[in-house]
Amino acid sequence: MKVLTKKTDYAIRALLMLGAKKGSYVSAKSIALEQDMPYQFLRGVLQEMIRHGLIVSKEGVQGGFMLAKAPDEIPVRQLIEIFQGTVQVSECMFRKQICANRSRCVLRHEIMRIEEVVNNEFEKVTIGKLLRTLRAEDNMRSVLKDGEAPDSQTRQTGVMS
Amino acid sequence: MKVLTKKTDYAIRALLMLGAKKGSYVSAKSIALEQDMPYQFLRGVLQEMIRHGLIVSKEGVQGGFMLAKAPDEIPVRQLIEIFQGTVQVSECMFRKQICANRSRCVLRHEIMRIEEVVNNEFEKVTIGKLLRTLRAEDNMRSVLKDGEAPDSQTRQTGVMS
DNA sequence: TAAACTGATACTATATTGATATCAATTAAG
DNA sequence: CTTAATTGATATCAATATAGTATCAGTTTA
Ligand code: FES
Ligand code: FES
Repeated sequence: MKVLTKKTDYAIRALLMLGAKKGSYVSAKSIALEQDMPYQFLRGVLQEMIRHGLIVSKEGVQGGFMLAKAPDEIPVRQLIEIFQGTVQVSECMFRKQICANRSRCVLRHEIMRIEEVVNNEFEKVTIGKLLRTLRAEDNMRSVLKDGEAPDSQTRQTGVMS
Repeated sequence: MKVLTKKTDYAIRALLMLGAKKGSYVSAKSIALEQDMPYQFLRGVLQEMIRHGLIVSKEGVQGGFMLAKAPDEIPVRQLIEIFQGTVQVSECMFRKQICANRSRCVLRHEIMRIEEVVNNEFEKVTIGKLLRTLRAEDNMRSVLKDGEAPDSQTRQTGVMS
């Protein structure tokens, strides 16, 4: 059971990059390179996010993408919904004889409850939250390469070595 | 995002039938007919459950399948695990530069926590529990067709008509 | 006007899920 | 002791979903 598909995965990571370099346009190419994603595939993902109003773009030289809203207003939940559709149980179980009374079907009830729990949880995890934690944990070196570089005392952990 | 695949779906419903007619062998054919499942596909599912010790079988005429353990000891969680594999995040996000320190990766942490919640919930939903509720709600007519028929006062709701 | 970009879309490949088909072995019943 | 009902074990196929590639037109800046 795969929770996140590649599209959602790429979407989150792309958004994190945009969130890290807020205010400037970041090209699909640079994201693809830095995050090792297939370029055209990523472009499709980005366009989908434009359609959903999460990001905006600028064409032409020096063009690229930028967040359209505050990172805290982009829950992972929404990305899952966009790229994987809303969580749904196996259609309708017991459709034949066993469960004749739909509104009261136990399993259906149970699963919808669980669905809700999951959705609530993913709603709480936003790009902003991830961004903050990543910053706090100082794993942002590559993303920040230029921009607001965390002046020295940064490489003490030496993770990339 | 599909929570339950057909295999899990069929498995649950087959087990409910076995649970309803406990003590006697129920053939794959009768399950397939009554529950409207593809016969051979169902057989595959049943064999898988035998391998996992959930049910036992008897070959030959009047053969079939029977629960190998108490319904309360069969959590839906286990069925999901058998037929859909353990819940797993999209491999490992941020595998490249962003998240260099795996053990501390935020999103990973969040998702594993959510996974746990889901697993706990599905652990609590057992075949026994479903069975009881179904019984209580008197939606068992078709399953109980013969066997422990709930003497009269049963068809008042007239669902199958 | 050329190069660096996005918009839009069509296409291909791979993996997963769902379903079917076949044949040998076993068992109960007549 | 033969036949029909049944499971065991596999092999194959079809349908769908996911992942990835390619192409070309339009836009913008230098
Ligand atoms: S799950 Fe659909 S009626 Fe029970
Ligand atoms: S998800 Fe794998 S290291 Fe962060």
